[in-house]
Amino acid sequence: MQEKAITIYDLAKECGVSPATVSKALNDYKGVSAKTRELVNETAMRLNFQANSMARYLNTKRSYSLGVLIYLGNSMPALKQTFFMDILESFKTQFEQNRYDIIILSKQLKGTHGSFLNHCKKRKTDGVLVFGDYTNPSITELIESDMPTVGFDYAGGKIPGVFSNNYEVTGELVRYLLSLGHRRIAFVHGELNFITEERMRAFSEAMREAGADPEPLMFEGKYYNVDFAREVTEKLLSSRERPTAILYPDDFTAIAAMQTAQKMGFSIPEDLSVAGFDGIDFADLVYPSLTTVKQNSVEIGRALARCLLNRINNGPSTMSSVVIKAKLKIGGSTAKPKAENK
Amino acid sequence: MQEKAITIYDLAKECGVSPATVSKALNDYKGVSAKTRELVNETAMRLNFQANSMARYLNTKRSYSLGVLIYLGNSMPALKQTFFMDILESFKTQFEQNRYDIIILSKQLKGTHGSFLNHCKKRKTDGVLVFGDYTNPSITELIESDMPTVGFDYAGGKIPGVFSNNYEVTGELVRYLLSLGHRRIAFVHGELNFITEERMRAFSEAMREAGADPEPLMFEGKYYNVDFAREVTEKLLSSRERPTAILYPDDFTAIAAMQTAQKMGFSIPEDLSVAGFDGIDFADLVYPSLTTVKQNSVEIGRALARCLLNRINNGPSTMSSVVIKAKLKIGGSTAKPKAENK
DNA sequence: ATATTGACAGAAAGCGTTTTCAATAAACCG
DNA sequence: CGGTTTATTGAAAACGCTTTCTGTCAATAT
Repeated sequence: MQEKAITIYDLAKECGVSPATVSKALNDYKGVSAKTRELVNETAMRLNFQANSMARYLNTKRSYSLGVLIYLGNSMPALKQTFFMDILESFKTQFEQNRYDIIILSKQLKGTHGSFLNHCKKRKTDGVLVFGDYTNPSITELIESDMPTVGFDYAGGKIPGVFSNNYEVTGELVRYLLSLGHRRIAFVHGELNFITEERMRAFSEAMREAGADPEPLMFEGKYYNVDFAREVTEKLLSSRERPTAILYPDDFTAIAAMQTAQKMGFSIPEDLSVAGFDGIDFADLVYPSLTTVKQNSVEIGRALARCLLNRINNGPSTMSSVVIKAKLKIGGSTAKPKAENK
Repeated sequence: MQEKAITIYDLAKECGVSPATVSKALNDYKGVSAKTRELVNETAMRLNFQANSMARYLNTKRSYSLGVLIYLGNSMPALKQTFFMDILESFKTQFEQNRYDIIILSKQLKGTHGSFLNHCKKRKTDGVLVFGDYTNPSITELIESDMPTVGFDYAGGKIPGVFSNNYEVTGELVRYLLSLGHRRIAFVHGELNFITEERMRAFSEAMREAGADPEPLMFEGKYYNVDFAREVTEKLLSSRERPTAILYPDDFTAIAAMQTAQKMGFSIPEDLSVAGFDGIDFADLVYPSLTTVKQNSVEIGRALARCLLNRINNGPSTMSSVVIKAKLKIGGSTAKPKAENK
């Protein structure tokens, strides 16, 4: 069906040397004369030779492929996570030079469909990048295995993790809102984990410092869960002592919440200030543009790539976390609260 | 570094049979007794054996991996194309059962970084799914090769293509706007290709049928190019005879254009109706929600998967196009034009 | 009882590389 | 010039699987 690919043997015959020599020439090994090296490379170019990466793996034990694993539960389509995709884009770019390729590992986890770790083993990935729910058993298994792995927003210490300085920048966001005059600020946060807790702590402390009581204004939400965000928003805005500003766990939910509020007749930012986290492209496209904590997806992707490459090449010794600075990005969705609301 | 993986030889020893028998047992071949088959499978399970897909490829010439290629020019990050990701998600799900995996092939095409086809050859993909610019030489090369390939929005006849019934549904959209009372409807369309032309034709005909002159109201835009969309929008809204409704080539640009209009002081849909194409999730999250042509990404992904699988298994004989029905989805961004604008 | 079939098992070759090791030729040294 | 090092090459094994082909043995037919 497929044209027969040309092999190292074809090259050898064409050049009048042995396959061994061809291999050495192509891989820039020592022990092959400049003349033959050039001949081989030139012939390889001429015949458009593409080394069989599978056969190569068998010897080298390096597949030059990486798995990426996005898992937020079976109901959350992996590839729709635009923020993760932004990071992945940067991650991928880093690895392009090193001839690594990326395999999408994410899948529905129903039945005994095989664990993520087994999937990696089968595909012989050199390493894995994980986004998602670190409490999931299949992800835990992976993290605890000897498969080189890095995680975004992971801080469990078993693998290198990269995350933003959530504590600082969340504080910055809250203080900014306070400085505008907001006092009743609600925080709809995501599922509890290290990142969420950092943000909650920052929120609490900033509010307390300003003399406001944060406790009644924290609400458990779910990352990227639009329905949930809408529900909470409706409830909050219907309550008698409604907040003048609401933070959401991510831009996705924040944008949905804006719509909900607007549908209810509130205008943004006059009647309600809204802010999100992440800083996806869409935050800039909606009206009013969303105030958000812009995480530096490019740097995060780079850091993840660096950590993983290091882990692959140098073994598990260097197991650090990297913190990337996020930036408060003020859009049109936040403003001084109206006098009557104060 | 990595724990040594267990092989078919380990299984053979453990079971007291030959490697050949193990292979046969695991692959459900004839010629192995029920007893040994069971023993082997049970032992494989117990030792958590994962067959080396690389070694397997060497014999079978089936890598069970597919490439996905998203290329819209070097300035457009591949993984940010949310609509494509929606389709890819569905495509991927289809192939999950068949133990196929997906490799991200998209990359920057600078210098002699190797063509897409060579990349496929190196990775031994069984097939490729293409999104993007079919005029690109590297994509053309791929399409004309013997690599099994399918394309979304491709209609060149060299590979199977899947696309929506753009002509019909665009007509529907335009007629809907006409029925609301709009007469000055502008169409900012994407780069010229089969799909764009279908839409333009539908627009022209619907407008002409209604007695409107479509010619001066067609504007060349670029798919997914937000800056461009903003620029055109500003120009259109500043003109004396400004349109009461504008269509954009996709939801991304439509949403950005809404913001631009709103920033200029127009309210939507009162002063301007806006519509997009694709039907991404975000179209539903903005305010007002976007009227759009919702392409059925799930069905599109399925059709692409079916075509590709067919092409892989049965060779290039069956080279058809599949048309998937899109649906007009009316949101809050379109309404009757204000009387003064009529 | 013998001949014939069929089911099962294993030996061995092959897939396309890399890598080790031995062999050869060339260069160097005293 | 003999002996020793050095550069270059290729033969062959190895990687982990599949697949063909041969052999064995029991079951069936004659």
